[in-house]
Amino acid sequence: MDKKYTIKDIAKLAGVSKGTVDRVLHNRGKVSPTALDKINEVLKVIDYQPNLIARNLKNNKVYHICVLLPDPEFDPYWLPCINGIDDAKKEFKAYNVNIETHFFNPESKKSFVNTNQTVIAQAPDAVLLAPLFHKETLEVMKQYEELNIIVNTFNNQVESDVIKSFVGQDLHKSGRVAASLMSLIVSEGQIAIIHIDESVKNAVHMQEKEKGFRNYFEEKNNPNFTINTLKLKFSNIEAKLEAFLIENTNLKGIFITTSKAYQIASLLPEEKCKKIALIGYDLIHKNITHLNKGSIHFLIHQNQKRQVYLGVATLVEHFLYGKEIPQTIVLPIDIINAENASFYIS
Amino acid sequence: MDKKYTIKDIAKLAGVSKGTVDRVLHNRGKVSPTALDKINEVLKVIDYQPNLIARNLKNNKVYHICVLLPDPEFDPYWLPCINGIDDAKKEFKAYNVNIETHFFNPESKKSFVNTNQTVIAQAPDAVLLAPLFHKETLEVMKQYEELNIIVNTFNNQVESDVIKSFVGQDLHKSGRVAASLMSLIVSEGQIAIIHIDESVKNAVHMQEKEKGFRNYFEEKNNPNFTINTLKLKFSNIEAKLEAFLIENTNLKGIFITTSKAYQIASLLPEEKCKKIALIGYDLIHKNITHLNKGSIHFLIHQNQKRQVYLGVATLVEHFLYGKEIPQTIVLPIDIINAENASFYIS
DNA sequence: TTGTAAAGTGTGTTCGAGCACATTTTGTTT
DNA sequence: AAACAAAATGTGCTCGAACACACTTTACAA
Repeated sequence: MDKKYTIKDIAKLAGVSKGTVDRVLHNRGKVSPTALDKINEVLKVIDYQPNLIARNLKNNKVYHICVLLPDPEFDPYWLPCINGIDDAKKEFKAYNVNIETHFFNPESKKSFVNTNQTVIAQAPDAVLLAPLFHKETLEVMKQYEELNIIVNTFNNQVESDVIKSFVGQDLHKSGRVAASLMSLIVSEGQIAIIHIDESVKNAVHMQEKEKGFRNYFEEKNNPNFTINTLKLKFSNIEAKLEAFLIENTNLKGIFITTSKAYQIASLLPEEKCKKIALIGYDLIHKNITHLNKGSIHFLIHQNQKRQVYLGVATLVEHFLYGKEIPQTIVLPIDIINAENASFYIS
Repeated sequence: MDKKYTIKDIAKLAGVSKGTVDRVLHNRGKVSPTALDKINEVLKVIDYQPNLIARNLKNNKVYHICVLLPDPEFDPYWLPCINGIDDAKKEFKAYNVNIETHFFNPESKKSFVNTNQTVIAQAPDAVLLAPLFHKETLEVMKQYEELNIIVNTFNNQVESDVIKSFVGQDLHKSGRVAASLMSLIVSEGQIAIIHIDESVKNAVHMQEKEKGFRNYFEEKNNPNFTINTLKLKFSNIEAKLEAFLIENTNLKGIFITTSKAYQIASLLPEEKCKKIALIGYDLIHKNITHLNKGSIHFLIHQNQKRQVYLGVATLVEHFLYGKEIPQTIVLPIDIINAENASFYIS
């Protein structure tokens, strides 16, 4: 009933040889109309699924995939990606796939370009890339295109015909999700959006989140709220935050657009900590600690690990099974609090 | 560098034939200590990964897997499961796997047993089962064991040595998650836990959720709250709910332990709807509508689709690649509100 | 009608693991 | 030293798809 048909079966049913069936299936070589009809007749009746196992056995090329991402030493945000890559490596290690990780310095465009050059020199079959720098990304794309190297991206979107796929989140929506949670905890007063980041590379990210956040409150059109934006850099966090708190005594909530919510949480004076709602990003250890203490209310999970895993898995499945590469994979915006956090940490 | 070694390579390196290598790898037949040493020496140096593709080509048995679950006609809760099965079918259709779905009536123990009998008569290689009825499940387990049919379960846990795996959620924790969200929206007053279900089959489910919910508030030990439990059945929902609302004017929040939150939402009078926080389960269409209208605040996603998908995928990968079947897979408790719901609906 | 190129078709090998079976080596007994 | 069983080892086939190559048939010009 659910028997798997082979090329041999088709050949027998059509009264031809497997070679002819093969030519029909792959539109190669010459086949007489008579044979073509007979084979098509058979193919119409049965549901032929080529045995991928056998196909792959033959095509035993080793596929070479490079993953390019910022060195987690510079920013722990990228740490979960390593796990995602490891997961993919583990899952596919028995197949002819070779996955290689390359780090670049997220503060340096030059490092980004150089790492890409190293990878290009290796001439892999595909690349999964965190395209942090827009202009530089477009430049290296030209080279990837010339060498017919498939390029997938994750984390942030860059428009280019060369890029086959993007895996990531809708940042605008993620700002809205943060806002919806904030409006649940805080009913009136002042809300601050804080951008903390050492470099400018995340500027677009942070802006999109801010836009989404503000958009939500604009829609609500509640006059009881005022929203301010504060930009902090490593060197001035403490002083600037203190000044801000003194100036804004009616502060009820803070939305931190990066994974640095823990820094704010640990700088807030004890008595304010309980009163001010904090919402941030990413399940890094320090954030989880504050989440459990109650000094951070919600975290939004950006699931970098899964982003990279899916980016790699998509490529492997494309090579191994000829699956199509989806143009975009949008990951859900997971809402995390102290109660469900444990399920997402890995 | 990352070259894939084959048995032939090992044989050559050890100076023996592939037959001998094969015997060492599988501890079968007789091998001289000399040969064993030589081969082990080689195996120590290289990282041999048998080519799963080739292995499977030989073992081209068609594996037969049956999925048993309640008919979604009786309860739309089970509808997403169909998608999960379809996903698995799609993913594995090119392999020698035959996945068959069998429905039973969730209100009838007899139907449950009968469906199991039908499946047993087919003698599949494995079964994925929603073990709604405890006693009956244990009974059919005996038969599955005798026939060496692998049994995986999902949705609810039943303790049995025969059952190899369970995929589901931690219901106690899920109650706690609901409570944590409730305590965020409601700061004092009365909270109701409502169980709505036509049958008793979900009793354990609902109880676990209630326990978790109460447990959270007990820990908080906040005297401003009172929590009541209300059990409703299809026939008496409207009248009983109305009476309850009249009796309890200070009602601030309702936790519905089943997917029927929409029923409560649509029965609440307009003026109360805005004031009373509703938290329920499952992303079924009617719940989503209320979520978007604002009459339901949060839904907890039980991800039935993924439960079934993982249950099936685990089995297929076990048969095809010899992967171990994990004893339990606990899915995360996804918090859903109007802003992030769209990402989870499929 | 034969020659010959083109068109059409079939055969046989490959991939790596697994396993049956054939063959060789070893060890023991007479 | 021969005989022979037991132990050890090697050979060769299988799985299904892919493809090279050899072979057969057709078509048409000489």
